[in-house]
Amino acid sequence: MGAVQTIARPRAAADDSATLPLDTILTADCIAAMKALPAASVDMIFADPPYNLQLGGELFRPDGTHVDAVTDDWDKFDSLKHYDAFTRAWLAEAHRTLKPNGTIWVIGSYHNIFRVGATVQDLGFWILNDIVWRKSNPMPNFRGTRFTNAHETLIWASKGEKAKYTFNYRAMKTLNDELQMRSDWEFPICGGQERLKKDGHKVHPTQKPEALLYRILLACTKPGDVVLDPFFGTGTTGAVAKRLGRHWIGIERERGYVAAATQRIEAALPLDESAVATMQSPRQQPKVAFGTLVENDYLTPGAILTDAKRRYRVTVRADGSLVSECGAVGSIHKLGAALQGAPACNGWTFWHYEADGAGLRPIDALRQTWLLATQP
Amino acid sequence: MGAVQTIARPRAAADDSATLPLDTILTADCIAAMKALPAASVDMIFADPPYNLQLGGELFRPDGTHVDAVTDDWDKFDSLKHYDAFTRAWLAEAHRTLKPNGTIWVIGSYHNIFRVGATVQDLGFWILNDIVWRKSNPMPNFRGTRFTNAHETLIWASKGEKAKYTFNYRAMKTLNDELQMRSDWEFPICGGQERLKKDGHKVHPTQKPEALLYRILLACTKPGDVVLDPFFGTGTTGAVAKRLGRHWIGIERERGYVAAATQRIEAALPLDESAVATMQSPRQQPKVAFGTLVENDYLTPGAILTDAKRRYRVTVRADGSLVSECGAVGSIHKLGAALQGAPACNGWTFWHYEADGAGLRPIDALRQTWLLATQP
DNA sequence: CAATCTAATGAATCACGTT
DNA sequence: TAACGTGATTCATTAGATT
Repeated sequence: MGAVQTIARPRAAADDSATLPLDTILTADCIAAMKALPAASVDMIFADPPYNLQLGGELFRPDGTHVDAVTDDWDKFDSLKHYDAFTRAWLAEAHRTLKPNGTIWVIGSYHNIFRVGATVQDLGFWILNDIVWRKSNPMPNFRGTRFTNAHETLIWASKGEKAKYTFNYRAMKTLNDELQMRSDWEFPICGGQERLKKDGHKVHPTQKPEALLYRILLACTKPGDVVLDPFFGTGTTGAVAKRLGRHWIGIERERGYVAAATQRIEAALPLDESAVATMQSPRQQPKVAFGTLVENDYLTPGAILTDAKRRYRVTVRADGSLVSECGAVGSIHKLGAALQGAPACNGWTFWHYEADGAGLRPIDALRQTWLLATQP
Repeated sequence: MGAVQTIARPRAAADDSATLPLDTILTADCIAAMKALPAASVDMIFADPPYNLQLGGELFRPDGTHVDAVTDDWDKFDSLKHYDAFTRAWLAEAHRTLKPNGTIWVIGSYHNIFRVGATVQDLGFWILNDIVWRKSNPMPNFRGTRFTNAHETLIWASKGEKAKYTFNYRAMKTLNDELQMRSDWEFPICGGQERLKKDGHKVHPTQKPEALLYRILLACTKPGDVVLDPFFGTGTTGAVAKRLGRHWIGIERERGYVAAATQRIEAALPLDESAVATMQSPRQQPKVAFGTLVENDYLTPGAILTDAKRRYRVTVRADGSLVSECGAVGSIHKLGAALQGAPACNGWTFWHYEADGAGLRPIDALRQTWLLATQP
């Protein structure tokens, strides 16, 4: 195994160029279309297959509005067994069409990614990383029944253990303020102007953000490489590939998606440098929840907090809530406000703890200590 | 399916208490020891199984025993096959020993988590979330060949699709500064004083941070619940369970780890009961009928209620039903839903009354006053 | 015109007890 | 067991309307 960056590999070989349908969309079933492609002919594959969500009944937000779920036929499978067979079939073709030193990316959620990942390994692919796409603005869990499903998972794999795959290490490090790019990436979900719409409705229920593809193509392909996307949808992969000077091949069955993708890619301009800056710099804001300090034993449940003048006295509980002597409970902010009869309160500066021999210190001091210990 | 917090479930039943080795470490092979436990006897399982293969060519037989130095005889498909058999064997026992409404947590990396996740599904577990542990201080990729592997993945699953699992939604929300807890969690890796060492060397190569177990146990168990850890290692699960007032059972084969865990857990201090308490969901409060408030003159029949924006106006009747100006009649919930044309409505927060000099207040405030006055 | 309010929406396996 | 009544439940962002 190893990352090769220095060796200039040949572009698509002459015989391939003749047969490869470069920079076009094949309107066809993905497995059939892949079978028609020559073996060992593409440099990278990006695949966003159906997730097999298995959703139940209708879902409403607390304000009574209806949640527009993914109910399309292409996401329905009779059973896990059928889904596995489908997964194995298209991944086998992916393995065949990939060049020896090519890599594959597959995105999914907990509904399908474990089955996809196991099949990837079964077929002899060598997993290089799993990448977590952290959504900065995920849909909440409206019923309060689980943790907010705030991420999706990507698998990056080479064709085999010894393959000399492309990884543009320096580009990734530069992009990440001279720190190694990590396996957790934060992007917003696709919305606003970028989201394709027709008659006011989204064209595709699961359009991926261009920023995600941008980072993937920049990291794992070279200019002129051929990128295959067997689940092309509205063509995010094609649009980004064109912008970055990579060739692309899309496979998509639904004509509506093909039409939208065609128009979109025609409008895409190669190397839009201005967009690069906004899409590349991973932003992260250190935000600390009071509960984090409790979890990490900066404050032990049962600890006593008071305000600076010791008028109010409360006890810290296991979940980071506070309980007053009169039995009122709430977060550091809410209980501080309630006890004072104020509309709001900054709990970080209001509440204090007794530091050993140093008198009262605001709990904000603990937050600063935490940030110093955990931020690079 | 759904999160149940209101039903006080029995602790380990009498017959289980007799046979369950509560708060002890079983020095044994995990599959054999689990087979000896009664069916449907534990509330939660936390498992940190071996990560398999690839790293150093480790191999496991289906019974979990280690295969030494045979790398030439085993290709990676054999290795995967045997790891799958081992995974299936211990997960099947986990399924058997779990109570009908219990849940399981499994942690892993990209080397094994896809195989584990697929087997979890194959055995009938119902995945509730996958959780990403983002390491604030991961080990860098020294050779610059991949993305920094900066996270591990946890799977949280119930015993089946319809199970009524425990999820302490309010406690998690409080812990996260009044925002829903997401599926991506950030913790430092285990180090410093927390990391167990002997003769200057770490006792266990993959000791998990207590903060991770703290959040898991707080989220998905109740005080007094029984937590089983079949890969106990140096006993992080036991130490945190003891602190939080949960029972624990550990299974560990290596005597060195057992000794370290025993000493560690003995030193752990349980929090007192009030500190273990967490924020409770309204689901756990006793139900109050709106009519009760009318009967007790918190609201007089004939009183006027409106929504917050005063778009709808209704009159309270003697039996606690409401009547609108257009003559529609119904409960606080039904009429609120009907007037808005919504599928459902929480009348307690939708309807407001005019409080003396204090403007509109939701009728839920009256319910809270009633609860305070009548609950011990 | 700037500031502010309102409405819409996103790959979601999203309730429970009683009759 | 299916139907029904009660009532618990949301965050970040964008776009458009209003002040």
